[in-house]
Amino acid sequence: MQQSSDAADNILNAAEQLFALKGYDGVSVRLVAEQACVSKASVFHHFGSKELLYEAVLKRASAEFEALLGRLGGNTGNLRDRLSTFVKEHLTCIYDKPSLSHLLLREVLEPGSDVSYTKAAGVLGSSFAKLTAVLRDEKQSQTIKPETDPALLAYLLIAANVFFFQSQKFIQHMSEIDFAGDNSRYTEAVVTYLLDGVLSHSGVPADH
Amino acid sequence: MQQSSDAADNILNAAEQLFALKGYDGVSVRLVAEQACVSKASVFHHFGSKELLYEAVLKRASAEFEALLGRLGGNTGNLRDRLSTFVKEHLTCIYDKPSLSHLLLREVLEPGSDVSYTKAAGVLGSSFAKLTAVLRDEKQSQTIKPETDPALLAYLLIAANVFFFQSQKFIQHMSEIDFAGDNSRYTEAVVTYLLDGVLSHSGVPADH
DNA sequence: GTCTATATAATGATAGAC
DNA sequence: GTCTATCATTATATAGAC
Repeated sequence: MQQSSDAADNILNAAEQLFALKGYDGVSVRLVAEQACVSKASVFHHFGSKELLYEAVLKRASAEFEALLGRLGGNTGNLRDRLSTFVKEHLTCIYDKPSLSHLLLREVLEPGSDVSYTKAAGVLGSSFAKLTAVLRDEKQSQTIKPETDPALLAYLLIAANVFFFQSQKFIQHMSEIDFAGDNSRYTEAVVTYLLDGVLSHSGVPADH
Repeated sequence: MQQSSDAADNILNAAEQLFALKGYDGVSVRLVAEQACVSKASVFHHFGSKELLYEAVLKRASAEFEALLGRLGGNTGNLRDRLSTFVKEHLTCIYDKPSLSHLLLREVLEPGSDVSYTKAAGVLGSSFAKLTAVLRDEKQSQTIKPETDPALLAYLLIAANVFFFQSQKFIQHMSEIDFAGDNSRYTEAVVTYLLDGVLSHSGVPADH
C-alpha cells in the first residue's frame, strides 16, 4: 500500500515524459530508471524489455487521450458555436497533456513509424471522424456550401490545432507572430476565417 | 576527378536519407558508412564526429531548401491567383525533396531540439515571412478584410501544407479522406475555403 | 519485488598500416 | 584518403542474492 504510486507506475510516468521529449531512440533504460528512482533491473522486471515498456507507455497514453477526446462533439447550437467549441476544446485537450500529445503525434507523423499498426493513429483518427460527422450534419442542413468537402474542412481544423501545438516553440521566436500564446484567439480566428472567408465583400459573394 | 560524387558527398547523401527517416538518435555511424559504401573510419575522417556530420547534413539541407523556396512569392495578379500559386508551389517544394523536408521539420518541430540555434528555423521562417508580406500587401489594397491578421492567415496556409505533408502516410489509411494523394485539389480547397469561407450565403455576409 | 553484479553486443571514436 | 583493428563507453538484458 503506497501513497499513490507503485514502482511500475513511477517507471511508466518517467518513461512517458522522457519518450515524449526525446523519442524512443533518444532515451535509455538507465535514464528511465534514474528518473523513476529505481534500478535498471527493476524496469526490466516490470516491463520485460525497452520495446515493451514503450508499448506500455503508448497504450496508456492512447487510452488516456482517447478519454480526454471522448467529450468532444456533443455540443449543439448553430454551426459557428459547435465548431468554435469543438476546436477550442480539442486544442485544450492537446495542451492539457503535452507529453501524451507529443508521444502520439510523433508515432503518427514520423516517417519511420509504421502507421497501420499504431494505436496512436486511432486516437487522432477518432477526433477527426467526430468532427467530420459534425460537418456532414451541417452540410445536410445546408448551413455550409454544397461544394465543401466536410472531411477536408475537418482535416484543416485539426491540422490548424496540431500544427499550432507542434510549432509552439518556433513561433515564439517569430517577430511577425503575436498570437503565439493566445490559444483562444487563435482558434477563434481559424474558425472565423474558414467560415466567413477573409476576402472583402465588395457586394459580390463566392460567385462563379 | 570522380564521375559526380566523391566520398564525402556519398556519406552526406547517405546520412541525409537516414537521418531524415530515423532521426539523429536512430542512426548509427556504422549504418551511414554501410549505406555510403565506405568504412566507419572514413566517416570520421571527413566529418570529425557524428554531431558534426549531422550539422553538415543540416547545413546543406537548409541551403538547398532555401534555394528551392527562393522562387516563391514573385507572382502577381489578383489575390486568389497569387495565393493559389504560392501555396501550390510551396507544397511542391516540400514534396520535391521529402528527405530535406522531414529533416528540417523535425529540427524545428520536435520538442527536444533547441529552436533558437537552428538554421532550420530560418528556412521555415523565411517562407512564412514571404507569405506574410504578400498578405500585408493585399490587406493594404483592401482585398482582404481589415480585421484579418496577415501573419495568422499566412501561418494557417503554411500549416495546412506542412501538416498535409507530415500526415501523408496517416491519411492514406483514413476511409473518410479521398484527397490524400491529390496535392493540387487540396491546396485549391485550402485557398478557396479561406478566401470565400464555407458558410452558405443566405444573403447575409460576415456581419456585425 | 528490490537490488548489485555481470554478460554481451553495439556505440562513438582513434591508431596506425597502406 | 582508404582501410582494419582496436579503444573506452554505453546499450539492452540477465543472474542471482536478499
